[in-house]
Amino acid sequence: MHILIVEDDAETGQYLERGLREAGWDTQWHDTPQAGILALSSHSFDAVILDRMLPGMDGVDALRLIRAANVDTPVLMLTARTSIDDRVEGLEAGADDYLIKPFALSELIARLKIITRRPKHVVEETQLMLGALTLDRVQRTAHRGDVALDLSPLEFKLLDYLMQHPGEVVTRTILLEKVWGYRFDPKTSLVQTHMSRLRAKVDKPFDTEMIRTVRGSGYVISAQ
Amino acid sequence: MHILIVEDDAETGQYLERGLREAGWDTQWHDTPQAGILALSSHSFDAVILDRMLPGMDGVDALRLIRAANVDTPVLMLTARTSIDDRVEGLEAGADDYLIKPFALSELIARLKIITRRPKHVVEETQLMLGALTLDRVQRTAHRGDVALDLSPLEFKLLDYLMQHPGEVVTRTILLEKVWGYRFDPKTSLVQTHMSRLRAKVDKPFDTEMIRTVRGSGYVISAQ
DNA sequence: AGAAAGCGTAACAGACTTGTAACAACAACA
DNA sequence: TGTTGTTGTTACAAGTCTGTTACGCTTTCT
Repeated sequence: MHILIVEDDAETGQYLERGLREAGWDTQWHDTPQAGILALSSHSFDAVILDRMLPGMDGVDALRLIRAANVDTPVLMLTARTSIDDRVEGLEAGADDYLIKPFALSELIARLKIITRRPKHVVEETQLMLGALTLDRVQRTAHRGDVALDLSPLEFKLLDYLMQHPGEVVTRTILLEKVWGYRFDPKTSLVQTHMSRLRAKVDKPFDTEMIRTVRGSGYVISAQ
Repeated sequence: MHILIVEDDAETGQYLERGLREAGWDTQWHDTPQAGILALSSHSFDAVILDRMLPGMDGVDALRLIRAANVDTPVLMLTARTSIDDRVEGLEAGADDYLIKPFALSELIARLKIITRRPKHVVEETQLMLGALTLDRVQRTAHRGDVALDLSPLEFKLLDYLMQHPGEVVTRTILLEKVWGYRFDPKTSLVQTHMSRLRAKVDKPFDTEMIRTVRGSGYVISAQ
């Protein structure tokens, strides 16, 4: 899950980044609405945290711009104001929720979880299984049989995405979009490199390979 | 499936080419409407991705030209504009769908699948079977009995096309058009060569031949 | 029978793909 | 502050794919 933070106050921005990262989200923080909108056009986000008061442009105007561009990423507004008029203005401009400063991080996380909940109410599995391979999203651990796999955060996300699509070709471009949040070709062997590292832990120490390369496309994970 | 991309921005064009190729489509990218229209007359496409803003000619005008020439290939428009007027103009000129930039590749692929779906409620099979021969389009694997066939991407496409037309003579010209996207005679033994390679994997290791040559026409695949 | 056309396949070369090691930048942490 | 782990980039080797050419076999036709 990728969260875009648009907040001009450095202290709040860093606090949000750290808090959300620890909760397992990826964040990108920008301190101007212009930079935020630019980020939205080149990366894929699951939600936006938008400050109401921003330098140069009101947060509500920024939101209107975003919605006018047909971007329907959920937006949570942060506001210091309390009047009903202000809330209404934000919600009418297309915000999904708002939070009044100062706020508790736990409440922010709870509200983020609500607005990022997929409309198709896909039940978020906490544990994925594929043959002898298991992945626990709560504990952030992965096992193959009894062996614990010591994965880096990125490797974990990569394996997580693959395991959500067992027996299906997952292309490199889709991985870039879903795992890295990229909407461009990095023109490097980024995916290959990390797939190589993941395989070194998931496949190499065992006799059967679960990750197969599909030349010209990407990779498939499957049992057996 | 062959997709024509008409997009003047090189980065977007290459990104589209890569993403669609990995997803199993063949692409041809042109950066001017003139080149795109020319390509339409010499090659066979299942869909066109057309940028709204093109050098020298508006994408909508290019689309009108295409439709005026009685080409009814599905067209998906890419537009940076958002007003309802622009959408209506594109759709009225004959676009089948539109997508507002910036877009996620996964959404583009989903929309392409919709507009290329054949009008006659033909359900896209994910698995083809013919006697002991099976072909899985999702996993991109082919088997004859229990034996996995290790096919190159081109061989896979060739077998896929043959298996869509069991017991039917498939001519070389049709293969050139459907598998290679050619509308001209390469004057080489291109088809023969690849058919030979395919047979070496599909027929040679087994006692019965499934691919038969029809002299003067092409090939037939059938059980027994 | 002989000629011509159709076909199969081996060999080749060039282009492209892929996996991996090595390195640099950076953040986390004690 | 140094250490450790993570991540992205570069470089390179190995392997794969694909179109062309060449050549021999088979079929067809006169």
